Amino acid sequence: MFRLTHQRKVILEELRLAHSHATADEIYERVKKRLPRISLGTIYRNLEILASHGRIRKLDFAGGQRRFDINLTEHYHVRCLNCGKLKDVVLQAPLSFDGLVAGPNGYEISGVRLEFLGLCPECKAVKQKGAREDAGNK
Amino acid sequence: MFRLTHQRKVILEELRLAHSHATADEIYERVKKRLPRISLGTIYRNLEILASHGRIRKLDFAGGQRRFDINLTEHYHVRCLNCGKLKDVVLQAPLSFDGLVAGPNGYEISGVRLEFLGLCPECKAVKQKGAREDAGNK
DNA sequence: TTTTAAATAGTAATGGTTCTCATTCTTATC
DNA sequence: GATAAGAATGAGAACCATTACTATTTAAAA
Repeated sequence: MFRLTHQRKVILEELRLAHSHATADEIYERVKKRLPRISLGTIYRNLEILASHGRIRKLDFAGGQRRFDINLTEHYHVRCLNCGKLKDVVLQAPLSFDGLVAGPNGYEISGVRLEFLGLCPECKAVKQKGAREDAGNK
Repeated sequence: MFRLTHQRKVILEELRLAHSHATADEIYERVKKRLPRISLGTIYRNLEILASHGRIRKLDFAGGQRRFDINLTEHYHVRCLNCGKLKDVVLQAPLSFDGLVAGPNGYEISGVRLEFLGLCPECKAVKQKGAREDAGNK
């Protein structure tokens, strides 16, 4: 049976305090300040277990590090192509994929993984600045 | 400038011959039969370069290994949650995400990453068989 | 030809994640 | 309360996909 140990409580708290979407090692750094003897393995093990118990959401997405989310409500994310930052995204209309996948392949579809890609405001500003300087140096 | 070296040609050919969605090491095994002295680093480097030149598509998706696709037309994939196999998927209607993301976050959206999750026919069969046996043993 | 830039093979290094195992905590049972 | 059984922990090793490094080879440009 599942025990909500002290370590797990602290992990949940710190995941909440981190402005969401933390990686295992970010959580590790945070938790270590409160529980200096905790090990990285414990963080990984518990993030996994908490996810399998539906207490947190695993954002097992593309390239690089896995991230975790305490926000269990249905929502999607944008990933900055430049710095990799992940942010929640608000959709104008709810998405539905029901009946979208054609039948013949015989798969039983049970979900989708969707994330948006783009440039965050900060990286956009830096890139535009860079472009202007390039133009000036010609 | 970009050179279509012999190694690169063979990599492209083998990626085409592999029933699509091959991983770097699958390509490596295939190419090695024709070019025994090729190194895995060359495979990785060239898959990356070929992708950046738009000759192939990088499927930089969740958990596990990166995959590559010679099919450059817009299409999506289903991943089997059990065995991890990746298959092309045919949609009943084209997808459009234009204007779907609400403005205020200031991101400049340039794309989406989407994959479907489910059980492939084979794994579905095995699971159902397993379930029947479980029931029988009770 | 000579020069210069790219690409390659081979191998070491990285880094996120998982595994192992001895030890410590909890909870259930006597 | 003592004890037994199961979970969870900490520490570190192991794993493995991917990258980085470097001496050498290859091909294009001058």
